[in-house]
Amino acid sequence: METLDTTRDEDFLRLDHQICFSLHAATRAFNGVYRGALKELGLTYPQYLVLLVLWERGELPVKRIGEHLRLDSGTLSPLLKRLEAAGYVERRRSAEDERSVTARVTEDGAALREKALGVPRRIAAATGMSLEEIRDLRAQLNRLAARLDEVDPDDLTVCG
Amino acid sequence: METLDTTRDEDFLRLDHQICFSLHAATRAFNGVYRGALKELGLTYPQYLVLLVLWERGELPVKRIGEHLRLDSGTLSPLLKRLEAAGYVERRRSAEDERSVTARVTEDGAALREKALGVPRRIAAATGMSLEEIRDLRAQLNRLAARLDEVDPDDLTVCG
DNA sequence: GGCCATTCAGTTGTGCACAACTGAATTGTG
DNA sequence: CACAATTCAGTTGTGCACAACTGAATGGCC
Repeated sequence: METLDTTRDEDFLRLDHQICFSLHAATRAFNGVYRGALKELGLTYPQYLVLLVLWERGELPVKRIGEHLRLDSGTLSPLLKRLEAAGYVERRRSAEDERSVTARVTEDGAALREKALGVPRRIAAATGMSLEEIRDLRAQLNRLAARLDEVDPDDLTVCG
Repeated sequence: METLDTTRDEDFLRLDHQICFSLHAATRAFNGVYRGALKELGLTYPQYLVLLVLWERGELPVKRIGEHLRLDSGTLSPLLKRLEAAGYVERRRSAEDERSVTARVTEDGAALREKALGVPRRIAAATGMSLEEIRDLRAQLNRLAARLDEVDPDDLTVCG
């Protein structure tokens, strides 16, 4: 039987054996589909994700948004600035903790939610998958991401 | 029963219902793990993918590399230049078709393959998945990406 | 042969991801 | 209280992804 231990290094190197590549390709394919669906809203896909969080949770510090989306301030700061420039988001320094900046949607941002309501259904339809299949795949991916996030970097170097 | 048709738009908008986000997060988690594993080789993950293709297929036009990796010249041209600057790849204009530029690994690039042999196994181990699970997930993702790549952009707009 | 559409690689501009860093605010500890 | 460590948003620099474009080479068609 073919197992992790009996498979040769050579076989592992084949492109079509790389799950990371399938993941990468599927993500980019999704990105393309979202690009089309979000075009009329004037949003990029990461901007849409940030709005999903703010629509769902209300006003949040940048830090919390980053925890929900697994993104840091280096990505979120300019992204939020662009959302602010577009008039969908307001930012202000927290009164309780002056280090913290919170973001919340403006009226325009809230109105955008109505226009976004139809997006996920069209995306889901585009996948050609049932809700159950989607849920299963999502659960698999979440488990995978959780495990990968826990990996000790030292386990990856040649010398161990 | 909950189906695509009976689920409300509101429910679709929940972040934790978005498969694209799980995909996005898993991809970025993978990227982080690869970053650690490829650090000692001085490669980024996309550069590693390009080398996988060249190791496996030999000399290829930019166009063909892009077909294997679903990338266009806008991404590949600068990436190949960096690989060339690092001494791992040579580029030259094709004699048969002067529009085409082919890339192939140098001796250093071929030598790098030996150092890369252990990478996929360590990555696979980091996923905590069996080869069978990996194969299944990969197949699911490939089907998903193929369907998404076929989507007609007009099916995604509000007016249909 | 002459002309036009197509096919290439490459460039430019925008945006995301992330490491490394800065500087201000806060917290913990003696 | 004082001061060191931590936490936070933001900046900078590098690299990838991709749309839109340029310009050269090619191929089809009359």
